[in-house]
Amino acid sequence: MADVAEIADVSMITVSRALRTPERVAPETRLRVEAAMAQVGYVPDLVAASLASRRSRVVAVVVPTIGSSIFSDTIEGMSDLLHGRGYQLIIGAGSYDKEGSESVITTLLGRRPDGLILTGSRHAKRARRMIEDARIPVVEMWELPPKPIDSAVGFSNRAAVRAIAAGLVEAGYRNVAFIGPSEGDARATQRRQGYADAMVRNGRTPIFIETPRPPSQMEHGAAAVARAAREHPEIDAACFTSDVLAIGALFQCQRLGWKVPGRFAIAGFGDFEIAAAATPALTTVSVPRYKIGEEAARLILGRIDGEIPAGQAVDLGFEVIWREST
Amino acid sequence: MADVAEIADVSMITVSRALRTPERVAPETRLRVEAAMAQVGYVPDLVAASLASRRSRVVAVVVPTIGSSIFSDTIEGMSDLLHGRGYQLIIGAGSYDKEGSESVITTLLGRRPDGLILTGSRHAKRARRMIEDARIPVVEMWELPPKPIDSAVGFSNRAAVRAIAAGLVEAGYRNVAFIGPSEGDARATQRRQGYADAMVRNGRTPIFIETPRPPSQMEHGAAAVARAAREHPEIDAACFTSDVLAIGALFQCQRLGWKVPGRFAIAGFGDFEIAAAATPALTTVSVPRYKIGEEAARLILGRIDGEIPAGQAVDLGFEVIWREST
DNA sequence: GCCGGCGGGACACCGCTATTC
DNA sequence: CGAATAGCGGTGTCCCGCCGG
Repeated sequence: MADVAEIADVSMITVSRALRTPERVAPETRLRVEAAMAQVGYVPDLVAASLASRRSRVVAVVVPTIGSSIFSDTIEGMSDLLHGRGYQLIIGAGSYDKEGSESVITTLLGRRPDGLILTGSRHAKRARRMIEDARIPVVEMWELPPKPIDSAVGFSNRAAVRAIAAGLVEAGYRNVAFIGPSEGDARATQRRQGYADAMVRNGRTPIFIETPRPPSQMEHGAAAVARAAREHPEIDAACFTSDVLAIGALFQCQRLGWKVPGRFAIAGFGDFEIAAAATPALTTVSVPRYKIGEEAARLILGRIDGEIPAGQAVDLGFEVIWREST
Repeated sequence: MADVAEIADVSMITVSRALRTPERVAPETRLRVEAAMAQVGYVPDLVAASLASRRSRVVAVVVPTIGSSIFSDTIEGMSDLLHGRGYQLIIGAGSYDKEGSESVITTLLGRRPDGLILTGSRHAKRARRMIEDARIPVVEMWELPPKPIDSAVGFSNRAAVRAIAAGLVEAGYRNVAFIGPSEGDARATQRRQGYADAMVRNGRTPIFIETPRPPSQMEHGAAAVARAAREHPEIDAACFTSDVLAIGALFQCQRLGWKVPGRFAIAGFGDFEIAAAATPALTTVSVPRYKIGEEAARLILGRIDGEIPAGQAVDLGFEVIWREST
């Protein structure tokens, strides 16, 4: 920066301002500075800038896993919006169990992010204390927590599955099962409750078939159908916690020669690309994966800039999409 | 840190050492310091540490897109290894066209990463200059560039498709087409060349069916098959540049009532989860998505620590997996 | 009493920006 | 609009004091 200043024949402070508040520098001066920056190939040191200004222009996000497309879509939404506003993302992969595990949070907070986005609302006690001590805006996403730390964006996983399960009953299916993991993911648990709600309301007995803990794989879905065939031949429809499981189940039905629907109706969750593309196309719950990311980013920026008060909870809703598989 | 030092009755420098080089601090002192850190909930400021030490323990990575599972698997591989070694990842999403576009690189380098991982080897001229000026280790991945900037890890996209296309010819298919985007992705272009290689060697005329530019979607694959049915009814097999296209095509064949294989054999690329799960299971090229990330991380750390010399190029290879769809 | 090694301390400075003028 | 001063929160470097041999 000193080099740039000398070439442009101004002081370092002016170079700094040409970068951060260009409207406060005379146009002619600014041009000289910009030319000098281009000449020496100056790349401003954001680390030093962060330290001096106490603003890092970094947002930290914790997700259960980066690999699965659920969260990579959400991250893309955040990233698209954040980059446009000059922010960068640092990502921590918490395990599915102890959401936002402690060490992940510590390292993330060590980078002094201006805001923190968390998946879910079940945080370890010590983690929660560190988060509060950090005194930065927080957004919890993918659920609507009863008592949010700060802001939240998501939808009701429970209501979503309640709706699709109720729809299955109304459509005349007699024995509707629920297929998904029983632990390891708070949102999957909420979905299970939604299913139970619908069964109880209709005076049915819930039938649960468990799959291994997340991340769910197609073969888990296939295996679950195989088990259903042996142990619960009366089942004629099922709600899955994920399209991934549902698609695995669909292929398994093809292998068994089961008609979908007819012998076995399938309802997924997520509305991934494959749901619409499959034959038969998959009935599922469409959830705003990308939009959750965008909205989380919008919220966190608003909180950082003080334009949005704490305590906002945004319900982005869901939509049950009836297709051919039910 | 000053607080911690006072409580532990040592100087700040000792606190710093207890964190960074604990073996150089007397065990008893170290315990006092650690207790003090726990007591006040001290979270070290990595920004200040980076500035002072000129080591950020950050690795920057540029990928065409975060959303697609190709790269999110790779990122997961990098992330898993890097976090274990105390490094953090910052991700930039370059557009597919101008890989590693300039502004992305600038912001990333502004964070003063200790290393840089790039997808592909086609970089804009100005970007390349900035990368060289940064004087940090670089790893290019997902290809084996003829003239790498520093290190590289990947496999030959061209050889991979050459192999699967040749296999199709050997298997007796008379009119093997290539279906994929014609531009927008250097690796897709290399795959196209591999197909052309195989056709030329066998004295066949290449048949290309183009799909929209990446990221590829299932419906692009479905549309391509629909077009093939009209314009090239002689085609009895096709190589796709991606399993995503191939699966879309598979579903389209089911809709058309085409037997797969028989009327239309399908070969994908990537060996995604769905390839093995589909009915019929998909013949495809298995590529080490996760391992590329791991290896890129291993290389970059080795280069940072000076344990690995510049110029290493690691070929992770590929494997053609023959399943039921061909 | 001198030497080498180890634990711990002081000072300057990393590159940039808030503040005041 | 531009300049000077004073840090932001740590760590490299050099140094000292202490110990046993």
